[in-house]
Amino acid sequence: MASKAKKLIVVCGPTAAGKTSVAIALAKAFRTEVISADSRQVYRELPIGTAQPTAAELAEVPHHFIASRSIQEDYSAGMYADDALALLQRLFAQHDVVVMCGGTGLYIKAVCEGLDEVPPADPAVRDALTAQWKAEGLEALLVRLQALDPIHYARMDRQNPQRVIRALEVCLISGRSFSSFHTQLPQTRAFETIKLGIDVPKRQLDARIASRTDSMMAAGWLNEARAVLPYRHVNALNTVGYKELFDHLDGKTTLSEAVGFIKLHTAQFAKRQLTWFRKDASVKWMSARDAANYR
RNA sequence: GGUCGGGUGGCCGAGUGGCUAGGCAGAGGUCUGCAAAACCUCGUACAGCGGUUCGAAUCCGCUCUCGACCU
Repeated sequence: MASKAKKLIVVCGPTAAGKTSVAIALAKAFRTEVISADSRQVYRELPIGTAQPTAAELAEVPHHFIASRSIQEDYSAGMYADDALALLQRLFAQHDVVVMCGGTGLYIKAVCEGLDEVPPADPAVRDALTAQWKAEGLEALLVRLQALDPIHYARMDRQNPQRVIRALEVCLISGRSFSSFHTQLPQTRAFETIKLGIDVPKRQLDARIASRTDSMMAAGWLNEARAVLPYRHVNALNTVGYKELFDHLDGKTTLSEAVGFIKLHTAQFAKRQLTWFRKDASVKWMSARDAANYR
């Protein structure tokens, strides 16, 4: 494939690896902008807890999809892909290079490789299915799914409620099987993608996570969590850190216990991110030391 | 010195003779609209040494060790 004139440089890797500063340095070098691919930094109510770029960092280079939504809105990979692709089209009209920065693997995949044209979630249908799941158990949903989409039923992870519900949801709102939407055809993009992963040794990453967590607490994270407590059941707050802080506000844990759990759960999250990015053969890895040279 | 009660996998913790609790941590992994989410796989440990028994983490003895109390 001939290389394309427009390039999207994706800076990815686990949380706390130092993606933000690398992305900013790259954007400055190419006199371009940064678009975030982070499913939680999009929420404006969560600047501290999601480690959004600071005001100073945001002032260095234009950023997109940072604090652009409210936790009260539903947001998803599909919506993000639509938003990002539309924005990219505009940005590439003015720049040859655009920098994407984020740790949400699915969001990056949705933009770079694309998702099939599957109907988006319908809250009413999803709520009904969720209710049935809770009332009758997963088995009841599996029976329905097996009837509506035996192909997907046979190959999917049948123990994962979220996946079962989504598959069934698509069948119900489209009148077609979920698997019939899966074309397997790669989507074409008008730009070339270059993925850079930042690799930090586990021990070092855990240490960075711990100290960053302490900084976030010092910056007023607990107050941020308290302010958002009334919305604790929205998906945006099913997020590492807030759950632990809510437990503390409920009196279930001491503050230091909560902070300890946050560090632990953040490290576990980082590991899952690594699992995702490691299997992506198109990622070119750079060490934290190399990354530091970008600053 | 004596009496009593404990010693179970990295941690917590069930289990009083046979049918490998469980949880947490850790490791690996899955992934087409909830993805900082959701889910999957992986651990035969019972302080030590003897003994009883077809069979012991479970019973007996001794040793070590922790704790409480007594002198």
